[in-house]
Amino acid sequence: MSGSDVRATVREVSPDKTPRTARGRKTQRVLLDAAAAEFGEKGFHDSSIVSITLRAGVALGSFYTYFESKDALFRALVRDMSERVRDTVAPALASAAGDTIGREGVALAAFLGFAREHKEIYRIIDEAEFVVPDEWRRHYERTVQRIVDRLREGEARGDVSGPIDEAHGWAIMGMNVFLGLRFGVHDGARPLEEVAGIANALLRHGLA
Amino acid sequence: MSGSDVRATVREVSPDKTPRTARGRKTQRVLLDAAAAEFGEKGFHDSSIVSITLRAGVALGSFYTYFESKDALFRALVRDMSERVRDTVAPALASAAGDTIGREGVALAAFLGFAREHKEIYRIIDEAEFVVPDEWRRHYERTVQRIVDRLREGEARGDVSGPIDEAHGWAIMGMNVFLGLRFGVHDGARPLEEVAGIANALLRHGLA
DNA sequence: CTGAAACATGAACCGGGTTTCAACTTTGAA
DNA sequence: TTCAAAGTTGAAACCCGGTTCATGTTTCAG
Repeated sequence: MSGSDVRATVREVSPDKTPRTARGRKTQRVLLDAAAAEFGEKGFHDSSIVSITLRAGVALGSFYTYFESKDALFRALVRDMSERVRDTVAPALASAAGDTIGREGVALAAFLGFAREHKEIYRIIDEAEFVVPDEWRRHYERTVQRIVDRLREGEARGDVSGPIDEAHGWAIMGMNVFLGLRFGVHDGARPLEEVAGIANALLRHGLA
Repeated sequence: MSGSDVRATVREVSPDKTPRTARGRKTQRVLLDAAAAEFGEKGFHDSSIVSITLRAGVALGSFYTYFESKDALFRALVRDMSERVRDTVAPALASAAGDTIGREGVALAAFLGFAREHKEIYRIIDEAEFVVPDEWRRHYERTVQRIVDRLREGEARGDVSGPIDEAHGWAIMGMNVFLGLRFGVHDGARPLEEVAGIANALLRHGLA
């Protein structure tokens, strides 16, 4: 992170795969995009490096210039996707008015839209549970943390009746994830505002 | 289902793998149990027929006397697990007092306990999303249906404020699934009643 | 312009796993 | 008791895909 000293030291241990040329960066990018498409379509197991390099229009051997292994590639992809989800929800949330719970509905709507538009990304993150569990956990723990932070903020503001627990975060995230799967990925037709509205009403008043 | 005529007809098309002897039924059972353990430990991809037959103490070739393929075995297993979950929650629900929402909390508690006790089963169903999607879907659609039915019953009784939508079912199931993953499978220490209580309060009154 | 480092290539290595098969043993109905 | 069907066996056919490597090409700093 700081200087060339560190990088050099690391390189001695195991050769760094970071591209050093414009050409290299381009090839790596092409491979990542091809991989996203391949994994999204076929899943981890049925995807192959051969097929990915074919899609990318790159020689098989070149893959190993930029990635340690198939697993390492998948890990990099999950990280990338996780950031993309976050970067889609965050701006929607930033420009949203309303109270804490209403804003949570905005976040859900943004997520549902994202799921509908990027079904492949959704699938990649799910499969990470088995392929790269630590990366999967990292993704969901951060998501939960963000939800809990927002709710606690609302609690301080008097919007939300506390005390807010970690379990609230997991419950709400689980809700969102399964709604995204059902009405974002599988269904694709039902108005997302409708779904988000139902979930938000549940979150606000409960069912009693 | 009715007679030997039908079975014979089917057999002509593709040989039936159903055991016809006591010995055969026993061998198939042993294979299924070994498979459950293996898939639970290693996941679908890292599990192998060789290893499963080794665990079962059965020759490799015998596997194909009872199962079409590795996929077919996994499918049979998912079906089995799905039924086990249902058969754990149902009796708890049957003997529970309280209003509709309170009973939903009982169902969640039962499910959390099940998840904590059978981590391997939990994993098998999750991975089915990618290995045997239709079986996975069947499992979750039935689970949602049961939730929705219960809520609609409560609605008719005046326990629950309607109208109840399919989305409610998916939201609640998502909640339950992720709470099971976090506090059943991953955590293992936190009192499950506490978690179920938090979720149930959320379900009853919301967060406003 | 030059040469060392970065990059590209794809055949071949390699281990692994699923599935088949022909020979053999056990079962159970007649 | 008998024998056809059911079940058992494990070696080997078969296939596949991740990874390596020696060789050739391109880049870019000096």
